[in-house]
Amino acid sequence: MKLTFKGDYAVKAILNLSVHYGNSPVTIPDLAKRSDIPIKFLEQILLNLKRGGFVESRRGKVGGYLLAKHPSKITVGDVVRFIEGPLDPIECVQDGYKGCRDIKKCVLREVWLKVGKAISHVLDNVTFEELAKKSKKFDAAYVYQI
Amino acid sequence: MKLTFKGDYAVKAILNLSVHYGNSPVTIPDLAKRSDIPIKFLEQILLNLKRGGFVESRRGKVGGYLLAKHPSKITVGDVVRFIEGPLDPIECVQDGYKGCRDIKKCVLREVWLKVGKAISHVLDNVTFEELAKKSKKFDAAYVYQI
DNA sequence: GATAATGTCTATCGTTTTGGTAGAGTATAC
DNA sequence: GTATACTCTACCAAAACGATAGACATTATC
Repeated sequence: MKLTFKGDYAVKAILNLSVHYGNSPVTIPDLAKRSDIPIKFLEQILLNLKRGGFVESRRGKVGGYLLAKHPSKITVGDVVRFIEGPLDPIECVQDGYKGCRDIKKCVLREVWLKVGKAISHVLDNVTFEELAKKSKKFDAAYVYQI
Repeated sequence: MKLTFKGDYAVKAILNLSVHYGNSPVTIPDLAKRSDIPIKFLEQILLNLKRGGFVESRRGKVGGYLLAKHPSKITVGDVVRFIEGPLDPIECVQDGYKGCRDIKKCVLREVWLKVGKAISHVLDNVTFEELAKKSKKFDAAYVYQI
């Protein structure tokens, strides 16, 4: 029932880009440093997120990454699903699954289905706009605290 | 966000033993056949479940496995947690976690915390008593259907 | 048009986890 | 005493995980 580092990093990267939405592109090293992610690993993840339509990139000097959509249009569920696959805890809940005998008699399937829905319900209702706002508030609070 | 086969098999085994609660012990081959699990793999899982206090065993002829407690006293959450570890999607939500910078400022931690709670809420509220009852009903329905 | 700073792409790699299998040993009912 | 169970330890192949390496392409700026 675990998220991989890849998924974790992807979400962190999108959050960072959300915080910088509207500004100039953010470079990979910057992004990596801010979220404590190995540069070359993040590079791959960003490339992947680009293919998924989550981010855009600018090459050359003054290049870097940008969010491809407004942060309010991206949920954590979108990103996690794209990187990790379906949010269900087991394959048998998917439509047309054939790998299990007596699927109609399986009372456990209902349980796993519920779990999948519970996870989706949480992750599909958190947008990066909210998260970015909260994150900015946190940072502001820290400044005054010092 | 996936359950392993081990966890899947463990839950299936406990369900089967729940259905047979009150009767004579069920042998490993029987259990394996009914849930379509490799015998030697199930063997290990049962041994593990025994150490966890979920099942008891009888050796020798007329031996086999029995549930150690009443099915109403075991939830799916208990079994999954024992086999797979914490239900949280990421380690950072656990108390005293030290592997992350700025944990207090992390807005994502709250999200993962919610996910963990959502999963727990589902799995901790399903007992094997309910599941066994439903399962028996299913089987009865099938008999009449033919 | 050279150069420095950026992203792009493919390959590789060591470690851990997963999903088993093998086989020798021990207890018990009959 | 033997057949039928569970017990225990070791081993193993394949896949996933978490990166790392390095050659290449693009672009802004001087």
